[in-house]
Amino acid sequence: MAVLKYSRQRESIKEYLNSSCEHPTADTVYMSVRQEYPNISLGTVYRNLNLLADLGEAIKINTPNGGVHFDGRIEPHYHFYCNHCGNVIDLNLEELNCINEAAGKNFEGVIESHTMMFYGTCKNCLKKH
Amino acid sequence: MAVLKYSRQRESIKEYLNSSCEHPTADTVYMSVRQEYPNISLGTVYRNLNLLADLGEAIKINTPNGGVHFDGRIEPHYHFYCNHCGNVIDLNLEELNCINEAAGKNFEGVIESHTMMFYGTCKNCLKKH
DNA sequence: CTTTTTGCAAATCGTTTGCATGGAC
DNA sequence: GTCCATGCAAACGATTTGCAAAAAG
Repeated sequence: MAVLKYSRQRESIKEYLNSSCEHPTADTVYMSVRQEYPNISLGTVYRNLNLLADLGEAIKINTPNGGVHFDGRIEPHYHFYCNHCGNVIDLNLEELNCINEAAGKNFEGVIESHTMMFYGTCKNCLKKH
Repeated sequence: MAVLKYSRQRESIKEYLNSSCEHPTADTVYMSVRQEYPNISLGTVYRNLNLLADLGEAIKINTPNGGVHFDGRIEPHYHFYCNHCGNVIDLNLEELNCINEAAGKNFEGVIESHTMMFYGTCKNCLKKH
């Protein structure tokens, strides 16, 4: 890969990702960063989000409806997906590495990591019933 | 939802999904069912796979590269995704429902289920190194 | 005869890419 | 001056949809 050069757009994307506790989609990031850089293009947002994910400075989260969310919090943690509103919420469960070992017992391959996604109804959607 | 009518195409898709131990993509299903019904269209395959998933007779699996795989095995189980070849493999780990409870402890919402995806190198890809 | 399903093709949606221009170094 | 990043618009691939014809009930 080529040598990385500074760009204000990338910096702004990074900053938004780190400051926000949401798990924005590319489009949400676009909307937000556009307030600071009105000319930024969606392509640039995608390029940078993917770059950050490749560098390990962000995480891609696939949701069951096919949408992709991004997370600036890179230390391993789990997510909750609300079946009603589609939001992604952090779950404060310490990583259960023992799960990798348990899963690998009868498995002829190498397990390096795992992700877990929980489903249900979030706090807000509970109220609306 | 309207009343369901029989269709040979849907039956064939179901049968393929249940007999195969792969986790095919819509396109793989299409390729296979086309041998029996050469005129079947990809749209019909998608319609039926989604219908089966809605009825709970199949499961949709999202992989990190954005691809969607289908699984005819509906009893809860976990999956392994090979980072090298992209195949999805079943993991014979009994479902850890205690995980749902553990995760729900400090969480103000309702957790109904969870999925887990393991990542690493599969048996076949291990050989090729 | 009515309702569902199909095949086909066009439409859609999120994402990626090619290219000329602008900015970093 | 060189190389990387951007904005824009076009291209892309997977999936969905509208519609008229075929099949099921």
